[in-house]
Amino acid sequence: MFAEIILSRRFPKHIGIFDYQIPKVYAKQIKIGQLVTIPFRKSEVEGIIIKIKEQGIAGKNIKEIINITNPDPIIIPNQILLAEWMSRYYFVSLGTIIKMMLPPIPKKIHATKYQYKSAYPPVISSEIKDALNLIKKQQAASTFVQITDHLEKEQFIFGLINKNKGTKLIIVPEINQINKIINIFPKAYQEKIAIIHSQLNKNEFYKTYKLILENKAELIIGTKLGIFAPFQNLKAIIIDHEEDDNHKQSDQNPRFDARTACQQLSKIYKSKLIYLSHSHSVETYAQIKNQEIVNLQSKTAIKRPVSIINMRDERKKRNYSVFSDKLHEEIDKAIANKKKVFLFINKRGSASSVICQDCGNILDCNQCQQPLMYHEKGSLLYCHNCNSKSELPPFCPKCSGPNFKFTGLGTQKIEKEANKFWPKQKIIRIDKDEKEINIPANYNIIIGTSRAIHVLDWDAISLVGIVSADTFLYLPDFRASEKTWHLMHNIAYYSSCPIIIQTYNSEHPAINLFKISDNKNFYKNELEERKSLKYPPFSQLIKLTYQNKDKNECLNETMRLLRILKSSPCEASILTPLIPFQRGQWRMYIILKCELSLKKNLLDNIINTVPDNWIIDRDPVNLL
DNA sequence: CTGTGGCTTGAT
DNA sequence: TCAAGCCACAGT
Repeated sequence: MFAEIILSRRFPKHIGIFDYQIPKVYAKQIKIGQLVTIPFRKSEVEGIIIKIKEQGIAGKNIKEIINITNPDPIIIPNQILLAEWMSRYYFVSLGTIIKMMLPPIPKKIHATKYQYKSAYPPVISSEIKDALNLIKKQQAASTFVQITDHLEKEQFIFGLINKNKGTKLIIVPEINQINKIINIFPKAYQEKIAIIHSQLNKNEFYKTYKLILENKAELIIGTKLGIFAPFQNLKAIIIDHEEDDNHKQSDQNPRFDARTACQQLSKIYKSKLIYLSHSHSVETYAQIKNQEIVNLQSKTAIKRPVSIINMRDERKKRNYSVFSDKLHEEIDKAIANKKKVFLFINKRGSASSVICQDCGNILDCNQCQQPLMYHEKGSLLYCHNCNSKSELPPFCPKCSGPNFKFTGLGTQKIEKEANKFWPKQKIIRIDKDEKEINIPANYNIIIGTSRAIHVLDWDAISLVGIVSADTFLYLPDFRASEKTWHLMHNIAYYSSCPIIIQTYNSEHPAINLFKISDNKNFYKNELEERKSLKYPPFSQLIKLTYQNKDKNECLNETMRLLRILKSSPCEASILTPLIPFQRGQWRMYIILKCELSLKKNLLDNIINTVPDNWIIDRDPVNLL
């Protein structure tokens, strides 16, 4: 007797399943899904039994299973189905996926008893009740729900979880979103909630995993890692903040998108799939058929006045400040009324570039040739591309001129300007530069990047100023417009106060259509543009990355593969020149654009020409 | 991908 | 003499 075994370990994409002999003593005890210890090269490792068969593969010296690590199966057949799909779709080995699924097994397993109390009676509005009934009636596997604010979402999730029997799964884009959802439920119910994310320690992860495996969790809340759990009786999958790119794992294999994986999960477990968002992603929206969208539009949702300020007009009026007259006035008013103001800017530092006033030279990174960012703190120049930092030179390296001009906006620049105008107010700044975030309660103005959006005490804020809505629009990415759209909706979702948007692109659809809440036309425009340029959802993209310490080697290898791919049925292109990457590495990217109709086996043939030392990212969320 | 063995280099 | 760093290699 032989067994097919997946090792819980990362392997190159073409190595998946290994054959081992089952010793006679174990013949009757071996089961699918069991964890066993096996000899592998010169060491002992753990693996999962996925098949039992009469014959092992020929021509190999097949070794024997050492022992059964755990007699009860630890992986269920549905998890194997998900792993097999993911392995095929994302071109990664099964071992890499099993490694993510499996809890690290603690040496001492101590049983924990869980006690349950009765559920809390739900209190929800009639609009939400209607929406829940509508969703129940819908035949389609997927439902799309548009949420206006966080109060509305809390009611909706509460109602949905309470009304449906069986196991429910909620996937959120970030760990700190998990607590926000747990707090919707009363203490008694919280004991039936299992939590999964990457920060759990071994014991916590193992406990949670067992709880789900034994069907003792009614609700599972987790980040993208949550999809790998051994669900029993899974009835509904909810993807919260569906538009958020954090649902995609981009930094290591498997580079999977939890949204795509959830579609597969819902097929495997025959469960309902619900997309929740304040502004659906364009690609998800493309799946929505008219009768399927559920727009809550409850009476409780708060309408926030939105004003758009064209900064070109301000410049014409000779207002060269970072604040428009209107924003300045409103901040004055808020301060007079002892109210708090949030100023949003999506860039760190104080200036986007440093220009020599004598020769016009823009200071750039001597490694990457990218413009350097100036950070007020310590007068340092940062390269946001390769993370190098240097001191601001006293003279221009080109013409030795001593006069620098700082242009562009950043959080530090806004902070400096705000301090100039409102010197008596307490002004604080939140951005990625700060490791720990402690917000004092007595501030007047808070300045922050998107990092701040999630940690802010929104109830205290009475005015939001988006100092520049344009930072995303200039990104060389076909999703630039969409990212701007989501950003503004995200701010609107949390806030319940007036929003002032400053922009040089007041006619841009992402800004213009946001103000008048014309969702239909935004998606229509965006989809038309994607269609004409053959971008997703009208094509599929695969990003290939090559890294090497040698600049020429990096370029040569990229060109070699590009030539091969040019003769494939996909469109292969290079978007950027060589980019210096961390620790002296050089990087290049090839973007493959494929027809949706491309057959899987043809795609496999193409990917087989990509060597193992390339990074393969299917459906990338960022092109760079 | 990743742990291993073999080889080189540099510090003790 | 040994640790550390680099490289090539192969997995049932």
